[in-house]
Amino acid sequence: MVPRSISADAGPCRPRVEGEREREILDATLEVLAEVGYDLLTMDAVAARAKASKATLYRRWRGKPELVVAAVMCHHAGAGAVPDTGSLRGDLLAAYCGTGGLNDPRAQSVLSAVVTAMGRDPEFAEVYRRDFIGPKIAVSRAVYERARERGEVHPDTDLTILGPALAGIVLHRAFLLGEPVTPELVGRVLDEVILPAALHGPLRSPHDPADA
Amino acid sequence: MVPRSISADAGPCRPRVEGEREREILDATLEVLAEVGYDLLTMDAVAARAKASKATLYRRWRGKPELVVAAVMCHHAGAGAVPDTGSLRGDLLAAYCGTGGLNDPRAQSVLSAVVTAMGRDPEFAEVYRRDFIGPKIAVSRAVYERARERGEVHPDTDLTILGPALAGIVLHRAFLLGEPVTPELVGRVLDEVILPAALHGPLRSPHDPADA
Amino acid sequence: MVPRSISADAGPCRPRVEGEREREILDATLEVLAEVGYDLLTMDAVAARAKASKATLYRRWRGKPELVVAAVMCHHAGAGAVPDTGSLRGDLLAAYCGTGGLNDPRAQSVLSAVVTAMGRDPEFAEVYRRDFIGPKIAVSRAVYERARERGEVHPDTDLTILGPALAGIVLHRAFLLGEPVTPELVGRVLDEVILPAALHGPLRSPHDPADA
Amino acid sequence: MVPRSISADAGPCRPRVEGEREREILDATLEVLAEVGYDLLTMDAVAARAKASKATLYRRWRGKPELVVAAVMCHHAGAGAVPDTGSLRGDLLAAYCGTGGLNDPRAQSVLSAVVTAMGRDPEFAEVYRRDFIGPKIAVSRAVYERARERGEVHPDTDLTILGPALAGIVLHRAFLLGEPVTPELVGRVLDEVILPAALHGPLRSPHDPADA
DNA sequence: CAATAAACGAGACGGTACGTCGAGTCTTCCT
DNA sequence: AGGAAGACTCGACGTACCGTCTCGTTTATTG
Repeated sequence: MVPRSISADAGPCRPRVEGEREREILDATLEVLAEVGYDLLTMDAVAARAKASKATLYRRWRGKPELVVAAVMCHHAGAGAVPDTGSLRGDLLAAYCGTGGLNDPRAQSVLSAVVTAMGRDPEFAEVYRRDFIGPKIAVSRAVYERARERGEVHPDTDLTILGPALAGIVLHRAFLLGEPVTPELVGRVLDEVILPAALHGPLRSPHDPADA
Repeated sequence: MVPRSISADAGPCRPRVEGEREREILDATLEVLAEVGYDLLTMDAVAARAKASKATLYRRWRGKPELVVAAVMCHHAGAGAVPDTGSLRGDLLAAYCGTGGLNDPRAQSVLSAVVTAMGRDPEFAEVYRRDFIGPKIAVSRAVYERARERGEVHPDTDLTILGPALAGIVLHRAFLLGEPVTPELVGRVLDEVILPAALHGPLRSPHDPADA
Repeated sequence: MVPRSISADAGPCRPRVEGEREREILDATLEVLAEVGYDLLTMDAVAARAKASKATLYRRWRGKPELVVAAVMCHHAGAGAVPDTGSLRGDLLAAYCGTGGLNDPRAQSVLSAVVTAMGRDPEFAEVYRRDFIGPKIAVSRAVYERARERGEVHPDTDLTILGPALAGIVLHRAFLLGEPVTPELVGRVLDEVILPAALHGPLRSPHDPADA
Repeated sequence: MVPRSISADAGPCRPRVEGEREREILDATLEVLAEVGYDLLTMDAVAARAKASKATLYRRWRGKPELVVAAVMCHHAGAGAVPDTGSLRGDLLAAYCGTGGLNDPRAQSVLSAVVTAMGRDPEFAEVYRRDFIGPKIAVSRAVYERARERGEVHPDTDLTILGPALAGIVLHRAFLLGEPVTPELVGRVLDEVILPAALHGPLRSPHDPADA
């Protein structure tokens, strides 16, 4: 008898497909996360949902924050494609309102998890910044660089500052001001802040004491 | 005449000055918060530090997030003064790097508390937005309005968008990118994003379907 | 001197008849006791029922056990009348099945209170034995003495042993064996144990150095 | 190779021997009980003493009374041996003054626990009567039956009444009258009450309409 | 192809914080 | 002046969750 695998028998036992099982657990994590939110998510609940044992969870992940973030990162994997709509405005709108955008109802839970976990565990923070935020930043950077080549971004603009600005403004409005993230909102932020700043470039001699 | 005991010493037992005890508890909360951070702060520890009973804590606050945020709000009360340094750049730098700024080591803990609690409890979120964020926004708004009168902000600029932008960018860098909030960083954000956007105003006909 | 007293005006406010208020509180105690039992009786509940403050309760009684027992003793006051039905059997039946008998539904709660309190507080135990059990024993003793004069009790019988025996047997059946205390049961105990022992007297000098 | 366990090391961690750990907890319970008494015994103290968590205690027992009584029952298990000294007097003396007798200093605490718990929880009362009191009664019954065969107990005697009588009398003296349970006292109760009643049998047809 | 070692599901466990509740003390307010 | 009202400290309660552990089974690897 086949131990199991693809075949749709849904057999009672199917251990060790190495990455397959892991994916199932992460999916279960996302389900629970979506249902009750980060704070009320328990390892027991995830274990039960995934028909896994808690030992298995702790064997693979350090704890709840790591599990949750791994689930989210897994879910957002492949979201790193650069849109390229032909304009900076279109690219950024696409990047912030597409799949895995901030209007996902789970995003609130997930960002809470991330902020909390990062504050608690610097090592985790480093990993998360490297593996999740880093790629996002890189995508954003590529979009801006491309726009600069088209002349939409001023040559003097410091992209290490402007690049993450849109994310910061939008996340702030979403989480602290409580506004839903709609394409309209993102568009207004682009028109009012990001695009003017990109187009006109920084103020002359910024933060430099020696200027005229 | 003193209503209580002998000497007016405010001795070992001083119940019910109504707001006095509450302030002591909130101070104790801040002490514990500063020592161990939000996640490791326990209600028992606060009660012990304040020489209060847990019942008293729960009589006044709904739980740990509310207590912590109340403590922080109490501590930051009166931070609503408008700086007025004569320029928008100076005002904003003063507002974001002065007392209660983001470089406070407790800020990370507190923001975790706030984001978590807001995600969990919409009622709390509303109260927090009204009583804590609202005044901050108002102060910021006043600074921008004043700058607009001086000609530093374009007449067409939508301050509901630009106003909270600086906070968003800075908080994002602090909490997600892990950068310390220094006056230099705030200055660069001002020069690269906020001030250019304010000076030049929004792109023509933003978010308006009817344009050329 | 009494500040006031007797007059039956039942005026709106009549504090301090000294023993009057106390009686009201004890009545309230009995009401609560009957409703929820000893363990679930709280001082707050008694205070609320009696429209008294907890401070008043603690001013007069040491704590919950004392209050409850005082209430019971107050309620049973005057139950010390000797029945005198003409026979030992009738006297004892009357004594154990009359008012304040063991078939009172509150008796279980009260005895729990008493046993618990006596085990915890030797001082209370002494007071209770002196003021409540003592009189009961005295009444019982009088009944047996009277019966001895009628020839129903053997001259050699030690009433310090036989006197409390009936109470012990009946209470044991009620509380540990869980049987209801009916006149039939008491009658059977009398016929099977108490009366034969009383009639025939003790075994001849067992292990007793001095015997006839 | 053995993964662990079996080897007689009795190592630091030995969960799940099913009844072994339970016994340890019950022993710890008895220790605490003996030290501070029933009322001052706390679940936390037992947990600490047994190096168990409170959750474990509550997983196995419903609450404090059940735990305490289980501990006592466990401790007295096997005390059901019938003495057989050759005489009813000797048997009963042995039964009431031997191991687990009433002169155990813990007995007071334990009986308080039992009476309280029985009054509070009828289900517990039933279990306790069945599993603890029942066997005691059975032993007592056997002693009396054996004595009846030797002619020490009158054929008409109702052992359902006489059987539990000694326990009732002795417990009453111990708990309500506050006397220590000494062999002398038990002997006097036997000579004054139990043995005469057993020897002479019940009064002829008491309160029974149909008799000669 | 059996034997072995690893990984698994299940879930009990020790530990800790939670939020509630009652006891007993205290002060203030009211009459 | 003295009692009602009720807030307060203290501490036990019973629950929930975390992260670790052991148990017995199942799976993949090896001799």
